[in-house]
Amino acid sequence: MQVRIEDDLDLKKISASGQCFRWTEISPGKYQIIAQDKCLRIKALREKLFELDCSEEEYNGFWFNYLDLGESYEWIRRRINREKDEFLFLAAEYEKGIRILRQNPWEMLITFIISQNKNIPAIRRSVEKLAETCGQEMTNEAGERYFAFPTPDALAGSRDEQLKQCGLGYRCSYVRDAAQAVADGCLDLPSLKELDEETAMTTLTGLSGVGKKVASCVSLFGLHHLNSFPIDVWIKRILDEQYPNGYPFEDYSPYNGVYQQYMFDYYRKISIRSDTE
DNA sequence: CGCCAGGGACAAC
DNA sequence: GTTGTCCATGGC
Repeated sequence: MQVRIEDDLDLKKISASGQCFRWTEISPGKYQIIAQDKCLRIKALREKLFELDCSEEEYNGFWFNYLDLGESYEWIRRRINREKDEFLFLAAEYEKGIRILRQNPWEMLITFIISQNKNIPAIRRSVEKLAETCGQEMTNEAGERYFAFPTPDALAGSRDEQLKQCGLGYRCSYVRDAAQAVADGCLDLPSLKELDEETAMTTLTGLSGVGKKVASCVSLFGLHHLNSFPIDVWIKRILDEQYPNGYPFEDYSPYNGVYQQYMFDYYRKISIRSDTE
């Protein structure tokens, strides 16, 4: 099916953004997205016109929400005042097209536990291997197989060597314990969406292997708490270098997480560029 | 406090 | 080719 999407949507930028690890560019401009047990192929035909290999029902029932198309990111960008904050303004201009996907909280919890102390290519490898090892085998619209993200039961019941072989290293027990908690019903992740962000953070950081950074990522990308602001080494550098007098969190509430994403991706790009020059 | 755990990417030598 | 550094968290 073809869809007109008026708001910001840049597949390449989202794919590289560090919020999703199962997007693959399968041919120029065409992306395969695996989310939970679903698989979509999507391509921009021209400005604002996209081709998707799913039915209208599946688009309306899943992918519209996944891509957060009910939110206007253009409007969120327009709230930035160039005179007051040149750096954020430039970051948002440069990274226009990024959205905060509405991803599954369970999938985000496990993915970001794995992400600690890894770079993006390494996270992709681990997550893909975990899906191959413990996920349900599926077939996409093109007749090719792919693997669904593993269920809590599947991970809770997996053997140690299976997890080890996915390159999880010392994170194995974190993944196993989190899976057990969700499988047992001790941890109800979807219910955290309804709670305030602070309570959600406290619950998440109560898990072994989940510190402040991982919890904020789960909150932002899995619970869609758009004000959640993950601070990693890159963001720390931005805050130190660009905002020596403090970052105006109050001014940017409740969209701190969206602006964090613009700054994160923008700063990483300009740093990598100046490194290689 | 400082170090270590396990390991891939990437830069520097 | 080989070595060094990065990275987020918890345990010691």
